[in-house]
Amino acid sequence: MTFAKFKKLAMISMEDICREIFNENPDSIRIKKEHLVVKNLMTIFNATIKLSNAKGFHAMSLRDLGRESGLSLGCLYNYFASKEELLTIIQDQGRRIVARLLDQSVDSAMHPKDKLEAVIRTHLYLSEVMQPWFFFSFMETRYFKKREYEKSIAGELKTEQRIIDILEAGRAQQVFNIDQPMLTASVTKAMLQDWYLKRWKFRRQKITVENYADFVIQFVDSAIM
Amino acid sequence: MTFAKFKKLAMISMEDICREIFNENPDSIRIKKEHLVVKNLMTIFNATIKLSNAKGFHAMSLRDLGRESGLSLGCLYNYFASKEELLTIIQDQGRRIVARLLDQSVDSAMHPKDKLEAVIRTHLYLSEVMQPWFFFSFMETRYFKKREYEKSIAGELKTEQRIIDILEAGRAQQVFNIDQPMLTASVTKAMLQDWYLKRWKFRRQKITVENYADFVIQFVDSAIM
DNA sequence: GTCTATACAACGATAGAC
DNA sequence: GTCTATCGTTGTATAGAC
Repeated sequence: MTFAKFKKLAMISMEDICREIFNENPDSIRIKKEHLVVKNLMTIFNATIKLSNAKGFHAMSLRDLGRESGLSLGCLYNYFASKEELLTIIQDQGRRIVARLLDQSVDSAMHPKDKLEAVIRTHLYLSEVMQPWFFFSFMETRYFKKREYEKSIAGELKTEQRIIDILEAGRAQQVFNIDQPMLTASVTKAMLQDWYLKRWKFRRQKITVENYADFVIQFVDSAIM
Repeated sequence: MTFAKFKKLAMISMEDICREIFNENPDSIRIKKEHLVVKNLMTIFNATIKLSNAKGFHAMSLRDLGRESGLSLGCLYNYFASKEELLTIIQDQGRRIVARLLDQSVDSAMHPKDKLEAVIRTHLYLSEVMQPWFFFSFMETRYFKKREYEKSIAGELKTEQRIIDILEAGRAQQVFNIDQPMLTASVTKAMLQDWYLKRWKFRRQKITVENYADFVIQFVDSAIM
């Protein structure tokens, strides 16, 4: 799939999931009109991630958030019960869309080499479309309270396990030549992470997400074939 | 070099650099007895990094730091002029020791393949000995004010340039087969970073720093030879 | 050198007017 | 539904006792 096509798919998923959140949290969200909630929630999420990525979630005050989102401090509290909970729903939304799109992509390929390419390419495209969320998630996870922390780590390990499974299947079919599938998956994931962690570097060097995807796929292939 | 031997070397450098900091900052450090300053500075640095890595530098209050280091809030201000400055001297100390030990190691190898192995192994050993500092530096850099931010980025690019130079020299001597030295260096660095960013994962899998170094060296070699 | 006490600003959260 | 006003708490930093 090209990146352009992927982008449209992801955007639709985001609004959908915002609507799901509204329906699942009738206790915290005190506003009743759906169109208003979806619109303001999207604004609040984007503003939160923007400010958090600039100064950190903890350092972002709700007064800052009010200014950035155009809502008053008091009004914000109609959309979430506490600053802590705001974080939880942002994390839930992001994890849900990542899992959904990654599953779709990997399942559509059959052979290990294609599956490996699919997981690498899709993860990179995902982290390009949702770079602010990926960055936010990576940087803030360590501050999460136990429950939220564990969900975040579990999501990460699940992604890694997906790669391990593909590598082991490929080894069993004698497509890949690998001694240590876990470490191989680990360094592959490190390369994927670098795309959203060091975006300034790749921008500066004018590397597109498609360039980078091609390179990583070729690099991993030459190491394990 | 084995990790055990490397560790001793690094420890000596740390105290040395603490002494250098004392001599270079007579304005901020109001205490005059060297042995006291070196002792308390080391305590303050370690406590700062420990607390910051747990809750973030910004969220760490100086009351917390006083409790952790065993000094009163007022007393801390005899060792640095502001919280901001505390961060600066910690960064300076870390960067200095990294640059010193990395230079030593890379310069002692002659052939590109040995140099590549040296930079990978030394960086991993360094980030094992100084894991808290590396983690701190990676996580906090984005909050630094302009001057400090630029120094941090420059240090990072310098490390990456070291790898690029080795790869290009190896390509010129037809030892390595590489299309894109910059991207190759970039993903190599991503693998090095993962060692100090995801330590919990490697601990859980009982991977030692020597295991990981051997693996990364072999993985990169198979991709570029 | 190290302590306690305190000044002043900014935080998350809530109540009640509009 | 959104606003302003305000509560109690906690932050950095300093002054002056010991």
